[in-house]
Amino acid sequence: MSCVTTLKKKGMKLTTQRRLILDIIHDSGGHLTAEEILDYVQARVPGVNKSTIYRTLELLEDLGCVFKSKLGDRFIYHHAEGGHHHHLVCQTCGKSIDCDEDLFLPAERAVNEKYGFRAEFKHVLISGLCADCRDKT
Amino acid sequence: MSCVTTLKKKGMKLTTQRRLILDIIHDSGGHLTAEEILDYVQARVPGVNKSTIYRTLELLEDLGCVFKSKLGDRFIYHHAEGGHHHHLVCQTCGKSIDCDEDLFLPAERAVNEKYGFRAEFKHVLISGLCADCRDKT
DNA sequence: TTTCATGCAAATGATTTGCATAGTC
DNA sequence: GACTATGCAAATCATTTGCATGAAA
Repeated sequence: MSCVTTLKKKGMKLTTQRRLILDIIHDSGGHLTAEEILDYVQARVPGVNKSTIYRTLELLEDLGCVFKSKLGDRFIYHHAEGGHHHHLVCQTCGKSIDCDEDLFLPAERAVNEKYGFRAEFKHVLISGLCADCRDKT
Repeated sequence: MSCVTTLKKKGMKLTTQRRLILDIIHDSGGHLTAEEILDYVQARVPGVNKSTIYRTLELLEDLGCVFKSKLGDRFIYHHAEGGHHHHLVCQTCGKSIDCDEDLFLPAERAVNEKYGFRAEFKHVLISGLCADCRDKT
């Protein structure tokens, strides 16, 4: 079910701003900060306010349309299509590579067996060096 | 080499505040936020200022005496003795369990082979449910 | 026209910084 | 006594909130 449909089902309104934000998050394959989203939105519709961005992102997260994770000291957002996965984020060039959700299965099993700890690995951002930047050093 | 020795070697001064902060981080096996450290310090020496806590923590991090990681939307600190390891942090009770640094070896190998990505897993905080809290549900 | 969403401006809360004073070496 | 560290108060900076106005259904 599309985000738009979900919105309407809940009696929420499909405004220009919301449509824009949805578009931008879908179009950018990667992940964006709230401020980057604000910039993109304002490039198309000047006058849109920060609060709207934050409120809309929170809304979309609640609806399950968008995922929010932490990168450094701020939050980043990306669309929720294609199920769960993780991100490899290059420290040098900032590029982001998607990788599949099974990545942490061994780690999950290990902590469950050793400590009975039920770890949650959802949309983890993994910091490091991508192949290109690694070779350039 | 102890943190105190390192401090002195660099011509830095060993003040009451710095000694206190070091003690507290060493004594608490787990991890503390800057504010928690502030509370502990003020319990013993009233009048110590936030800025001092933050400045000292930054200093200790630079010296390699203390590690800083992110938990939720704030930073947490813990001592750097005993080498690298990760933390299992319970979402419910807040308890923290140390686990060894090899935990992510399979994940590291996987992303290296698939994408040539050199992942850095250092002092990762893993969120989830500890055995006690899991059973209480 | 009813209700929800937006813009604005001000609040928040963790962390940082400038500067005069106090403490360590 | 020289030089560093501290306390204080004010500044940052991302994010949040209250409220009157504007837009969608």
